[in-house]
Amino acid sequence: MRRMTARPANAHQARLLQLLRDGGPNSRAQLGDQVDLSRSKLAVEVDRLLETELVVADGLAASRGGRRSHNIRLNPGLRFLGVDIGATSVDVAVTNAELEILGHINQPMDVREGPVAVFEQVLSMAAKLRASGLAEGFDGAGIGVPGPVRFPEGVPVAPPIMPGWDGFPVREALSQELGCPVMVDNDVNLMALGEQHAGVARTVHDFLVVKIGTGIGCGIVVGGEVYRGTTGSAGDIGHIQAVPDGRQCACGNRGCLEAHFSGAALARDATEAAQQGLSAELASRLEANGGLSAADVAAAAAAGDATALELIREGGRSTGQVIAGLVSFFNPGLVVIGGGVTGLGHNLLAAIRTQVYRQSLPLATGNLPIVLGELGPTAGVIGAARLISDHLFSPA
Amino acid sequence: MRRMTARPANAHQARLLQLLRDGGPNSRAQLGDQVDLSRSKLAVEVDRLLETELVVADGLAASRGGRRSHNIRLNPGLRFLGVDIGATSVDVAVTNAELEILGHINQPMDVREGPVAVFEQVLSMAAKLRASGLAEGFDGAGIGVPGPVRFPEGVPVAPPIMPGWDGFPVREALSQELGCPVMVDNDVNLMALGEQHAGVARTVHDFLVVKIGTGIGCGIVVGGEVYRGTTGSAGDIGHIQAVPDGRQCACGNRGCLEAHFSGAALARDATEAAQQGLSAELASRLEANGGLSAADVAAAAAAGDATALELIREGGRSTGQVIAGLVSFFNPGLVVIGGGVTGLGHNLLAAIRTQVYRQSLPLATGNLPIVLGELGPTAGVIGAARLISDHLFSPA
DNA sequence: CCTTCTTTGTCCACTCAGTGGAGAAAGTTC
DNA sequence: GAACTTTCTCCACTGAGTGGACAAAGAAGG
Repeated sequence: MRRMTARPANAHQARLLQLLRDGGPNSRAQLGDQVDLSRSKLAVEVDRLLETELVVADGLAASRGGRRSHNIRLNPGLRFLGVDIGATSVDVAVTNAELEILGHINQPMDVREGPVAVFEQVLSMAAKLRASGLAEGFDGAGIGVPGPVRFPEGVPVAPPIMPGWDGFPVREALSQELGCPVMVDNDVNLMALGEQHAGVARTVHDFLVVKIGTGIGCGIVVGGEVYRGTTGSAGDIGHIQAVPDGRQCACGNRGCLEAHFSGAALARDATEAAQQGLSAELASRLEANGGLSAADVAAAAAAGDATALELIREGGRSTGQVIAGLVSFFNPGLVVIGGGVTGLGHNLLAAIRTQVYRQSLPLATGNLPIVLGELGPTAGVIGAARLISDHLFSPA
Repeated sequence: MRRMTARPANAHQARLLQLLRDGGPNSRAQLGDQVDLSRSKLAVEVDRLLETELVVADGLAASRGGRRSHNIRLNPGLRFLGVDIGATSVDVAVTNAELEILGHINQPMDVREGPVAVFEQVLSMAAKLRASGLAEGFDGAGIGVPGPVRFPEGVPVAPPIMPGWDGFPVREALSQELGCPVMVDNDVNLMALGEQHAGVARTVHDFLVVKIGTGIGCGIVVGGEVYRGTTGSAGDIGHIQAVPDGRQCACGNRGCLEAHFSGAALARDATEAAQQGLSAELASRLEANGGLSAADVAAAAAAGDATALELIREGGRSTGQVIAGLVSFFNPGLVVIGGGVTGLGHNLLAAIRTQVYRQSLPLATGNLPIVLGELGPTAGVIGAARLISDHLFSPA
């Protein structure tokens, strides 16, 4: 299939495309209800969109009584590629223009192997998805990387956990390889976009998404838009001090949140506890697998292991401590907890909630939900697709 | 003089008014350079503004070679009232439409006396300014109060240091008394607006203003707009934990920033030190005045008193500790320190800077100026005038 | 001093987005 | 089958905005 290159010619068309993306197929009349344009003008703009083949006619709409109306929908052949590069694995997914996931692959991988090796793998995963008949090509791609990004250029800047990526022209390189427009962002920001598009944050305008994976990061949404900060490092909360004079952190300081609680820190603490004979449960898992991960701790806690539970609670306390500060400062309408450690589930959530509700003032916490993300591992790729679709569905 | 009631009829007129406010008198041609409208259209809109008397013709403009052109300026009879209600004093000022301060009064006062008593005083101060011939009436007023505000309604919500104000319809009451439109906001937000309009933050889009007065608060500006949070309590950083298991705070927790450093805390610590005989300098001042304030500590430090210096340094460390967290999270392009304690000057600033630069990551601090506010006690009233002018100079 | 060039302001015909009413087509309801 | 609704199309009309022509009023240069 020939790839779409058209872009909406004006704000009306952009608005219509976004409505069709978020609300699915609609009749002209239904679109008119949402868009505050005269029927005549609407018809003109829809006709122009039909000419560009960005949207197509699609059978009859459900009758609301009266003359039957034809549905309009985004071209069902449009395909977006969502890529979520984590510290230790990659997610690649194909979506249609309505951002529904048509296919999704996850593979372990180490970002530290550098951009060239990683992109080779990403491209082969994309090729696999294409080969399985889900897409003949891509109309756009969104990429998430685990570090700060200079957003307009799509270039990672000084990423601590991914040396070798600093300044690598991710956007340009991938755009060339894939032959389609590409947008690059921090993985946490994409998770926020994902939860906003299809998850728990659909109705909230100002919220935070705290992602606890190998590291810890925070996505900030202000007025419905992702806030990235002056140099693209906004939300970098892993190195906020959670425990004064606490553990030595790789960044050179002591007591950073990330040093006390994250996938990596949790695994290390669990291993230590097992070796010290504090937990038979953890020790047996350590012996069985030759190592421990956050998932092992979750399983041990679920089995009632007191040490594992205490590790989770302690981590929740540290995290809650930091989040409490952010809540006082930012006064969000919602806090979403996500990332690899969501397997720790409600034990973690309860510890965080306790700490936040205790430490922040009632005006900020009064009506503040703190919840787990709804989308799990798909949040990132959905957010990536959303990122590129926002770009393509806006006036050129 | 008859008060102006007109509002710009469209976005073009609003834009023109804002240009004239921020750039002073301008010829039609100069306006045309900034506004991307055809000369014809511009002339039409300017003529309409002249009809409303919001702007007036004002002599000849400086020649740029060619036919001489007439200047356009905002009506010089327009007057805004800026009111900044602090915990222990009130500032009231009159400005013209270009937000230049024409008269400014400061009076001590205790907010805890409640809204009725305070407004009586504010109104009498406004009357005094009017009587001195600076204004015959006001075209709009901006009010800052030291606590969270539900912004759209202009009503304080659950303000900790001003009991009796909760839910008081400040905006409506003052609008009735003054007979002009009124907008209400948190005093720290107004300080941020002031520094943005006429101070150090003129060219920055994302920045923080930390006001250290009787309490501690933070103004947040995102993309040039003040961010107020979901319930209007954004920036309420006084109760973020700065010292674990630290001092008991009035809010019920321990170690809040405000309990360790603020005008009130500093005065208390200084008194304690004087009584314990740690500082002859402070002790003599205590005896002379019967009490100590932040200004006394500043003076003692300037005189070389080691105890006073250490108090300031210690406070700067606590504050810097919290600001470091905010910088990591928010990645601002500028941090402004202001409020009553700016008298502490560079000793304080140095302590804050040291702490922030040490604790936050290089990407966030790399090019981050941390500076004192430029406007001092006028920042609040200028911000107040700016608030109401933004409201009045936008399409109705 | 006069010519030439530039800047500024005014006028006017023209374009184009957008409106809203009339009417046709195609349903539902009773 | 009559009456009412909903949807879609057509079309004359409005009004914002453009850009070119022209006039007015200065500066620069010989």
